[in-house]
Amino acid sequence: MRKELPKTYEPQETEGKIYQSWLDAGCFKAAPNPDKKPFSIVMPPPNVTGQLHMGHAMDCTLQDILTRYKRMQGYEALWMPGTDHAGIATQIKVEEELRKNEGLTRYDLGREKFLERVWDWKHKYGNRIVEQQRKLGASCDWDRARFTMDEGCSKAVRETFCELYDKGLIYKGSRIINWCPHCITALSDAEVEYVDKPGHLWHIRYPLSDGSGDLVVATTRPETMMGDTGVAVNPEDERFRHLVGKTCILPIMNREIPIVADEYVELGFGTGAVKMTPAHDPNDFEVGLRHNLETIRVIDDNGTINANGGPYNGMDRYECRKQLVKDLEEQGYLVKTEEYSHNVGTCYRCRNDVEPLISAQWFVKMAPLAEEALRVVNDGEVKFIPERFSKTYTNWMENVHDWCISRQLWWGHQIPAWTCADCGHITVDRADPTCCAKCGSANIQRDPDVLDTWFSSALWPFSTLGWPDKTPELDYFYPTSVLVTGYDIIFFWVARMIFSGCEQMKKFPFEKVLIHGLVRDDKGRKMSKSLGNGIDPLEIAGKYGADALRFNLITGNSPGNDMRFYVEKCEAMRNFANKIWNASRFVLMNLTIDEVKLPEKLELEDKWVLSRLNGLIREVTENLDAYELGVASAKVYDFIWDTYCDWYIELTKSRMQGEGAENAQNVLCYVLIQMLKLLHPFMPFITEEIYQALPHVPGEESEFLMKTAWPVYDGKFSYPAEEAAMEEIMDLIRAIRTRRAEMNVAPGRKVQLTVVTERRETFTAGAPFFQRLAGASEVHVTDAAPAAQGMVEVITPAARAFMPLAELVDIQQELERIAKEKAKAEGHLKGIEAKLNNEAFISKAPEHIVQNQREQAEKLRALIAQLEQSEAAMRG
RNA sequence: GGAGGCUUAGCUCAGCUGGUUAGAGCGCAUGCUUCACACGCAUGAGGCCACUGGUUCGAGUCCAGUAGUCUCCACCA
Repeated sequence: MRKELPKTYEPQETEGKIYQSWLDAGCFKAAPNPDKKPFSIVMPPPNVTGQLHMGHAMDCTLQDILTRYKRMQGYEALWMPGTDHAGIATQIKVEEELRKNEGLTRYDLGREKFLERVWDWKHKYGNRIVEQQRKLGASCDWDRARFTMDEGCSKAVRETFCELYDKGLIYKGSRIINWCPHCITALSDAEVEYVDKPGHLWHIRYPLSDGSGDLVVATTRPETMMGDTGVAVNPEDERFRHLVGKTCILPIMNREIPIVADEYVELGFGTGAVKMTPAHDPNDFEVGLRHNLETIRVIDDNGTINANGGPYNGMDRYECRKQLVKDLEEQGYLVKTEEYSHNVGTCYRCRNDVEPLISAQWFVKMAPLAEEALRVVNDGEVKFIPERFSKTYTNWMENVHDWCISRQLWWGHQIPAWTCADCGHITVDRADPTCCAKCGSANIQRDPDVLDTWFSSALWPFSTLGWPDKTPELDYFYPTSVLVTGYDIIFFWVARMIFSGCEQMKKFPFEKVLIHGLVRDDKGRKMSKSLGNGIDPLEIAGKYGADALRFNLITGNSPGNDMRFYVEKCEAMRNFANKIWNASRFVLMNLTIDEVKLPEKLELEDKWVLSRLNGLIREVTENLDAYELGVASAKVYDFIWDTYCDWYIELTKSRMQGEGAENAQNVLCYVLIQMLKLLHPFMPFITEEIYQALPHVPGEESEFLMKTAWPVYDGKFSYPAEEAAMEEIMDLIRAIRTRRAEMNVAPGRKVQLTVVTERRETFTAGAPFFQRLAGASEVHVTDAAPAAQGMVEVITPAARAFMPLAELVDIQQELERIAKEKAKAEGHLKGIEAKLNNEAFISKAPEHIVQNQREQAEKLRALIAQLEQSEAAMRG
């Protein structure tokens, strides 16, 4: 079982092998288990078109850490994986391929054939990202992997649609929606990104019908004016009051349109008169409803002007804008042109300008759903971490508009609604109908549109567990424990899962929402394809190891904050992995034991390290429970490198030969195993690899580290006195090292050491440490100071140490140094004494703080006393 | 217009419910082939914790304001 470890850790050699062994042993599987408490996470399903990027890697790592941690704590831990069909993204991808390879469009193939192609594509490439997640160590129950368009999810979508429709929460209506003329589909509000773009504000003269003058309107989108069916002014506006009720002539089109008064027009902005285009502007649409204005659509689905556009029929919308402005100018209608920067809505997929237009679409009525979705967050049933994101959520949910769910695509869940050609009734059903539910006519046609991709993602926490069927999984794992995702998809997904869960399951979908930030490049820019500044996580994992990548993405970050990605930091984390590797190598090289058992007789340094470990266990567990993963990992890092490697291993070296060797081995192994456990969620591969090479603790024998029990704080390992004693020894070692370095004593030069102290027992026990770690040859511990002549002296609160280095001693310099140290200590002491003499501090501060200050003062006084003795001795 | 973040060592960032002599990584300086590791060891330099005021026995931490910076939401033609 034990093996020789190479000198440098090679992640490439071990990660794949270890992962496969976990898979083979079924370590990731989870199933309802009445003897255990459930813990569940559903993975945000990545797009099947997706390539793993740093954001995924971080998201994945966070979830894996939580899952592995809980699994080790004895929970039945399910991490549910899956992928998303990603309507627009996937369809566009396949269409592009089709065009490039065969010169065909989807219409050439027809719906059915085209969908076959998409499925082919999905089967071929859709699992790529899953493979990539595995490389990072994701401990998902892959056998349960789901796809948003698989049979079960489709059933859930159909059920939800029908239920909501029956309740009147889904309706079809003609509204102003966001339309992408490039993707040729409707979009939801969340799918529109507003970008500040430079533009113009054109002032156009609309003559009054009675010839008594004209009105000047200002617009940024003149190409919609053929659809104008009115001009609005503010009812309070004195300048126009007399015109309300009259009509004016729409230039170019020579159509007579009414002048109406409406509060919507803001006083003091623009010209005070606004052209009304109800078919192409949401506000105008509302005004139109109030004043019975006609709705004339002039822009077609593909962004060209339609027959209602008169002379511009067939022109592209921006072509038309140019021509129209020219025409207006020539005909004397253009009053002026201003430079004007404004926010333009763009499609979040293709970045083209979105065209607001009136269209018949399906909507989810949000107001009734938002109510419960707000309540569960406001009442704290669903908690955001960090808490501030609940405000982002509630702000959005309070102002949410109805959700446009129909998309003019083919790839997706087709809407289960059939319209009767004879009576116009819409039949919505769980099973495909053959005739109209109202008039019985067989002349019915299915709505060609599909649902927004997020409609199916919204059901993910319960559709993946088997809903709408009543399954044991659903019963056991729902609601899930925590959802992990970036702040950028709170609206798209988190919000919609919450109201969907509340509505369909009558129970929120998760208790906690752990929000993380974006991974940016080293200059703080968003990683993006167009900038070409993306860093491939797999490349990094290949070079430095998945463990190093994971550790980099977690350590020293706080939830919700963006981070910058530095390759150098990966290197540092790789070095850390190597450090553990070599520490383990050291332990293994000296090993003569077959199983690990803590000895009866513990040495001072053993108690010190066990006590420190015990504290670490408590802290790390607390941090993980509070989702402070970055703090937790940093503490494990410090303990392993500093406490264990730099100190404990060095301390044990003096007894690695001879009598105490076996005891030392046992403690070394014991602490190492505990550390590996604590580190395992963060660095699963290397910890597993090392664990399998080590002897184990009897009774806790497990083939896999990932299946061992998470360490628990244990009071019997609390040794405060030994911790303090050991710290005193370490203090003196550090002080001697510093003096030697200052005085340029060659590292190889061993020097006699006399330690003068009241704690003779402690420092006698520490003698071998001074020899090994402080360059001491012989060590004498005494309570009587030797003659100071010819001695270099080192002073700590607990001891004075003398080294015969006569040639390096300059009395004058020594006196100065002592005076300086004394002044510093006195200054510090003065501050503490001021506190301790403050009545208010003594009476109001908690006891342990006061006690702590007293101890510090004591320590400083001791130090000052030592310094004074030394000074006196030196003066003769 | 509304909401929220950030400002701590040369750089990038931690610092939980107020109590440390304010930390880490990288970088920098000096010295070390010490029998686990140079992907290493030891030692060191480097901080009015943006500014102003308040609460408190006590503020990097809480509150208010100021400045700089970033983000999200809404959106006026």
